[in-house]
Amino acid sequence: MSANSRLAVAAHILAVLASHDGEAMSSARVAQSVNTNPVVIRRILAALAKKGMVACGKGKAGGARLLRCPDQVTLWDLSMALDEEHLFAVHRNPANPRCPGSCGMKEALGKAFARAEKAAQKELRRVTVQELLRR
Amino acid sequence: MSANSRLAVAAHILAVLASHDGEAMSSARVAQSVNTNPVVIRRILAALAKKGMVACGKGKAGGARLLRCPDQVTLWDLSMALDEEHLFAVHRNPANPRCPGSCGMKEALGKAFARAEKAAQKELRRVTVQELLRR
DNA sequence: TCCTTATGTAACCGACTTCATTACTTATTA
DNA sequence: TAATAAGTAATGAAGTCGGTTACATAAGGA
Repeated sequence: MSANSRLAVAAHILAVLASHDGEAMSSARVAQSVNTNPVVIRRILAALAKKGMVACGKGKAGGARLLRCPDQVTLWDLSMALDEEHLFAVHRNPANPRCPGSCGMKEALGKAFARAEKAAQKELRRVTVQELLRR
Repeated sequence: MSANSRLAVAAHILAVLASHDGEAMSSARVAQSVNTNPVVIRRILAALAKKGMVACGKGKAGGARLLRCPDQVTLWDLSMALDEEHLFAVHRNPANPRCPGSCGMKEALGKAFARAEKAAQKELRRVTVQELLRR
């Protein structure tokens, strides 16, 4: 399957909140901007709130508010907050005991994948919500 | 969803072929080593054959044979051969025309994702089948 | 207090992927 | 010609993804 777009939506949400500068916004309003359903927004906001990135208030004068400086939140932070999956996967079929190399192979593969993932994360860490807004 | 494991299986297949040094191996034998179904192996071999990495012969004395030096095939080569998906995805909801920033946002996000992906690819390019075997 | 607004969730849906498996055709060769 | 093996279509179970409805709960304002 193609990768999910939750990280992108999360970034979009924070950018919208940031561009409204402290003002609380309802999930409905954000949803309009992202062009999706309010529940989709709330689900992601819930994850971000758990990490203290946003505060969500109920009732009138409720809505979501950004708690961090937009130039201090990176795509990597968001990825972590969302518990994103690994980018690569080693097949989890049990190593064939009759194939002595296969066990070590899978370990080596796992390490290589971990390195690739780290390299990607490093790039994500260089991009802040603020920078996304500047375009 | 968790990422697919085809790249890992492809690497495993090539490692098995390489470790049998030019000898042709049936999909059934490879499948035993990888602990999966022969058809799964054949599907991946088909993609690799299309790129000239392996040759697959039918009938008796058929089977798959490695056509490249194992130290000249990288994980990135395999990823390309398998037409692997993008690691990150921007939400494809149409940008809301009433939200002037959202269009540029998505473009900036796409560029950031492309950079992260490239960084990961660069790491994959550093790992050859040969190296996986050495463990 | 009551009504409006807004979040927090659970539940469900349709579309899709992933991997495994069966079944069958085609090609090769001993 | 019989055995072997690839190529490939079709199917199925399990899981993900984004969207949607529905409803309980909380917070203000009139």
